[in-house]
Amino acid sequence: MSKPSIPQGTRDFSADVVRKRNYIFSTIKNVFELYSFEPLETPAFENLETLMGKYGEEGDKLIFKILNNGLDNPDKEKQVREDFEKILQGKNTKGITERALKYDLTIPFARYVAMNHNKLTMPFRRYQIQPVWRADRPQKGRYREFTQCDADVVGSVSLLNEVELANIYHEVFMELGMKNYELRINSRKILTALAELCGGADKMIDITIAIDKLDKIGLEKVKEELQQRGLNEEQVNIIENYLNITGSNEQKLSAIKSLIGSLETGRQGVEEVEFVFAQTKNTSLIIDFTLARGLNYYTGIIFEAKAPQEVKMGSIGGGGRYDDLTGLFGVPNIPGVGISFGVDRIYDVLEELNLFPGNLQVSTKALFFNMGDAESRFAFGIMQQVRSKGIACELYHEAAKIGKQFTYAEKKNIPFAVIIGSKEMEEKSCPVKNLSSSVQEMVTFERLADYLKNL
RNA sequence: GUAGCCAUAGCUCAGUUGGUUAGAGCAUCAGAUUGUGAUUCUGAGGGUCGUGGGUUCGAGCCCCAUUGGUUACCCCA
Repeated sequence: MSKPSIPQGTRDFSADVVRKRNYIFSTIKNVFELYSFEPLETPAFENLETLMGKYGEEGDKLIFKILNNGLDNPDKEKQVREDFEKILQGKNTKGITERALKYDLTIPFARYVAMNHNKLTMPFRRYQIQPVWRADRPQKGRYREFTQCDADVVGSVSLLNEVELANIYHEVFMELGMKNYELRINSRKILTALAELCGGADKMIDITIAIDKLDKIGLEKVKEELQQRGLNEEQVNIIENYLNITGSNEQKLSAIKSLIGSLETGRQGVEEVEFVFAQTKNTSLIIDFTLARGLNYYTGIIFEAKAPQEVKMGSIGGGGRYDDLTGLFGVPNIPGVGISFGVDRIYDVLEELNLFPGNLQVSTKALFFNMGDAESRFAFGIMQQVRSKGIACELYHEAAKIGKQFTYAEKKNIPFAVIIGSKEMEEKSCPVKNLSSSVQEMVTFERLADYLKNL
């Protein structure tokens, strides 16, 4: 038997990590609830066809597929072999795999809305906090199992939704103490207009993939990549002008108007960005026309939340508007907009910047020392009374040396020791010792619960 | 999918041009101290050097393969 292990890109979370993660979850959840979103949970796995083709070509490759059961059934051998041939040719077939782990929360949500749209009160605002899986090669800030926190509004075209979502980002990151986070915003329509301006609407994806890398590889390399992707010199020049738009948000807006304002799509896109920007002066929104985002279902405003620059984590959240996501599931004309928080990356950032509050690790308030058989039986009774008042405590499991019990309490971060031996049983009071200050006080059994509660 | 780096005690790591019985710190356990810990002192346990093969009189060290981890590319939270 080899050493036990867990699959690459997955993690066990020990108590202190779980507590820190829960702190992030509850911060996000509280803000979602405050903005009147309702919870939803969907299955860990979906029918493969629900997910395939929704995330672009690369995305499809990263979907974790689940092997069908019963493939070893001798009666089906011929069919299974034929189906496997299709797999070898890069095709999917229900004969081998028909279910897959979910890749994000947006598409399962769209599927849910498509199935239930006539029961839902529109606009429908839902939030969802669940793990997702990607068959990606793990590296810094990238896991194969990670948790997303999504909030989406469907059934409304109002840009007020975008404004609210931007505020949610701001509120969450402020509460987490991540003051220097960045929220970047753009509109897919502006990118579409740029492609039109270049005379190749079909080149939209090539253009966006290339310009999205601007801050990473620089202007020259972007131009090279554009040429490799088949754009001619004139087209590259147009894009260069576009990428050279810099300055304050206001300056960028006026520059983009003169460049693509003549096109209808461009004008719409600029208006959207301008509206959201005007309504979110309280947040630190950055207009960034190079922001593209990979998921190809976005049609309007797109968001990307980035970690403070000093941590080199990149994207810690993203989202945007999609006009017709449920159309993929046969229910057209339900527009929506949503955002996502990447908890695992946020965790890494908070850890690196030392932003977790210090009081997350205290759960058990007192350790009752075990001073012998009869003594511990008695102490157990006292402890139960204390517990019934809602105070978490623990009785040491055996009559060990007192020093050992102190060490145990210290390691488990238990702040107080309660010592009940034969003397205390007679006197009906016991010492309560503060382990960090070494200060100790005699407290009657009657007052014990209240005393601990007020510490 | 492509490429680089790494793998020695529970953890972090030393380990010389290939040379006898592979070390340290921390952690653990026991004792000094049987009702008051964190400092100190003493002692103990703990290793198939990731795995398999090869070169050599001799391999933790060199070579090949393999597995796992990690970082980067692609893509993404």
